Amino acid sequence: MEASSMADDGPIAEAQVMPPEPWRPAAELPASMVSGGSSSSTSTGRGTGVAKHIGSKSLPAASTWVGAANPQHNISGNSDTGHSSVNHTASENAHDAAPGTSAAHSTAHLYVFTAEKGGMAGCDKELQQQVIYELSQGSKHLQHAQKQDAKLDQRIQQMLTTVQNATEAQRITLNRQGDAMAEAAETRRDWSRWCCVVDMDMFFAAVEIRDQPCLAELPVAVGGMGMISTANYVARRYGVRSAMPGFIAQELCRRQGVELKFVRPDYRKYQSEAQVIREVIGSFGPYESHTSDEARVDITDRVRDRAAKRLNDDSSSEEAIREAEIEAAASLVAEMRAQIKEKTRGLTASAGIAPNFTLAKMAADENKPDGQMLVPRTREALLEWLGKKSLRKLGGVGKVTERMLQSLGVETFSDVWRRRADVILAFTQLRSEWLIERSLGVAPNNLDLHEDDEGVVRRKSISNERTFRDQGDTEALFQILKELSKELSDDMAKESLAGKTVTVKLKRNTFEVVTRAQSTKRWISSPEDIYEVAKEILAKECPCTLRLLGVRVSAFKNAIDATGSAALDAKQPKLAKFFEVQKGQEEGEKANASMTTTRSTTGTSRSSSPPGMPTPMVDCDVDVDEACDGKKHGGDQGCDVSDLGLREGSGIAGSGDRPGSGEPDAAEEGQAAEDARRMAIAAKVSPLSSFFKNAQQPPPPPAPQSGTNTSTSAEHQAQDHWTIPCFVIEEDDGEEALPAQSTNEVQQGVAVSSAATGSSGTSTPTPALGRHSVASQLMLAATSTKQQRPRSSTAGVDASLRGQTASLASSSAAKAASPRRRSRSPRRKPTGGKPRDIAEFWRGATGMGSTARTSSSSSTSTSSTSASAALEGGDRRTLAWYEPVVVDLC
DNA sequence: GCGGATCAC
DNA sequence: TATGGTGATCCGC
Ligand SMILES: Nc1ccn([C@H]2C[C@H](O)[C@@H](COP(=O)(O)OP(=O)(O)OP(=O)(O)O)O2)c(=O)n1
Ligand SMILES: [Mg+2]
Repeated sequence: MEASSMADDGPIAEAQVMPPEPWRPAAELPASMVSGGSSSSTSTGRGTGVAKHIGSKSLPAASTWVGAANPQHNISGNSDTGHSSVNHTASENAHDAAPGTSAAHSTAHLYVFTAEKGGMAGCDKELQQQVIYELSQGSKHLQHAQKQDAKLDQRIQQMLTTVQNATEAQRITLNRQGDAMAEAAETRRDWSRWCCVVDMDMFFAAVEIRDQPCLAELPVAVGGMGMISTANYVARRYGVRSAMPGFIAQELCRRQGVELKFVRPDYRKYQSEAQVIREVIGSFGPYESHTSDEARVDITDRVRDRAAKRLNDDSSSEEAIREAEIEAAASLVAEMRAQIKEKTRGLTASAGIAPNFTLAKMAADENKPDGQMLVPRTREALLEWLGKKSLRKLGGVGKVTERMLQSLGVETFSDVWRRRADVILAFTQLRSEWLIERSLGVAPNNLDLHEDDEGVVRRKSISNERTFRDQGDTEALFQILKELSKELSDDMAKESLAGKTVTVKLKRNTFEVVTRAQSTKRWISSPEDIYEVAKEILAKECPCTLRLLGVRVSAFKNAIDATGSAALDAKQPKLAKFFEVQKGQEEGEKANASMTTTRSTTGTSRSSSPPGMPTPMVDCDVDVDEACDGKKHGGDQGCDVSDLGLREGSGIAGSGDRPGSGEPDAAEEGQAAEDARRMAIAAKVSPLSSFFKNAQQPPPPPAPQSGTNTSTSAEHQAQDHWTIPCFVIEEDDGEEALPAQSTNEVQQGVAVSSAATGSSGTSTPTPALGRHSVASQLMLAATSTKQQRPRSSTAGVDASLRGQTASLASSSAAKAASPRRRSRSPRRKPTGGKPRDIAEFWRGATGMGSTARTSSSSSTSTSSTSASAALEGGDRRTLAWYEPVVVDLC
């Protein structure tokens, strides 16, 4: 709570540092940042920025009234909803949820479904809280949720402490760093593409209702008493949400005088509908579909064609062209949705059109039931629209991240830049950069279309887990484990998978989740081999009473390289064999890819998802039947690394300089020199480079991370320059620690990461919050500057909390490439069991579109490192210092 | 490489 | 009575 107060009027004199000013009217910004066209140099288009919603069911009209003057280019299918736009008191959550109902209020926030992206507008929150409270009272689940929540609170408190300890001088530097990040993001802004995200409305429920029309007007939930997958809009009015336990939803409805109808899910049905939908979408351009109810399509070509025909004039002004393209895009998408509805016999879809997929996804949710929206095509209008939105709407920002940001006083997109210093202090560098970039509306605009590489494994893991009634009998548990292993092996066989790592997941009756992994030297795939390893793992945990068991296999043979290159084994069997032998001699494994790795790629983009988040994998083609769908969207990404540049120079004086444009030359050169120097230092310092398996990936260093604790001596008065030390972490005994990471840990000072790696395709994850944020690094650096060089800093706390989830996807490219393979493997089998169906369902979707388009951006390289400094954690390592970098503050 | 955490659908 | 399943990334060891 106090954090916010402190954040409120930041101690920092924002006036002093005012570089980019991302949220300032376009007119005051360099043209390069404003204009749209990729090639154009342009003017600040004025009326073109209007958001275009196409609303309404009247399809024909849509393309018609897309008049330039008419801001209504968007379609809104839902008539009643007062909609967000009107009153932005959006931040209605947290705050207004006054503790009206005493105790009840203290439990609702523990659940995901109460903090959904969609929000609970229009619902009786009090009642919902009351019901949740009453029905959860005394349950093991609630106890666990509260425990987790306490941990989160502690984590946030610690974060706030760190933020509060920052000095003004440090904040000035941090703001500058944030400005640099924003500048880098502007560099990647690209208006050349027309990205579209199509998302079916209440998908599962829509399919069920279509097949059972009598349910249309009733509150319907797909799922069971235990868990609900989704609900129709009628039920949502009563507060029913995805991931909500069925019995709670039922009670919720009952108390409001209605009866909730439950429908069991039929995954195969949804799967086949998804195929129909993909076919329609595929006719509008290359696409990628990670989940059965959502797809990303690049309609650029179609948009340009249509716009050109309408203009029918070679010399149209840029503004006229843009306007024509806007109309073309809106009408095309309206047609696409109409076709989907027709082919699926009534299922409606919502869509978003934007210069990148992240924004398109948000736009798709904007006019949700049966509507669409086109986000403004000028920077100014775009930011005006985006700035007011809650960050929770950004894919990758979930319940936890939202809370952390909230505690910093950051709730909307525009808040990010305003409080960039706090953001950088609280999150890791990767995450901070991601956040800042997204807050400006910049994100990847390319699809990850892949050829249907035969024999190359794209997925990183495959698993099978099941929840059951509390079971404390060891024999029974082993029996379950055996079944899971067998089923998993069968699933693996379908894709010819073999892996080296087996992970057992277990959830105790207290809901506490634990995972234990063990790697083998050989690739394994048989039920016996998997079970043998799993059994050994579970044995160490017994006796115990569990409610869930799961088995996962990863570190696959023929896994695709992080950079996208196919695995050696698959492409060059003989050579692979040779290495296999060599390898065998030295050590067990060195598995491949699995780790992290940043995938650099081309361009601009980075991932659309936040670091740490899911990235879809594009997988395969439809035909093979396999393909999984995963979840999240993705983008691509590459995490990239940061560049370290200390580019402070220009900015400081601040004056009129602004962002983006800056003089590239000088800056760039200096940067290059800087990088080179750092590289040299890094090389010298970290001899060992392979501790972790992927230690030595040539290109970009992996992600940065840990650090030392910041003992920070809070004080430190302003000064005219900063001396930022470069260091390498060492173990207590003087030995170099974690070689692989050492490289990354070589510190730099104010780093701005630059570019990035973008990758081609899929999405990327979001970094989690960091405990070891850039801030800490900076603080550490600052502290040491004072000469004290903490020889060893201990740190503090512990706990870490982070994680993520994701999924797979499918795209369109392959289809064209490899026509027929479909027949070769029969689409899924008839099985009908229950739980297993889900696995089949998720693994099965996918589709790709047509030709692959390589994204156009150029990629930057990046080198960098970032630093470290742990805020917490009992890190007992110490630092070795190298020549410091001096930054003039002016 | 391991384990916990977060997110998405 | 009763709170899912699959997959991925990040971070810090
Ligand atoms: N926690 C979740 C979330 C979703 N789903 C399933 C059911 C949904 O129908 C489908 C698509 O998810 P969406 O988030 O797109 O939700 P809906 O399509 O149901 O509704 P909306 O109209 O908001 O898109 O995925 C699920 O099983 N479990
Ligand atoms: Mg949907």
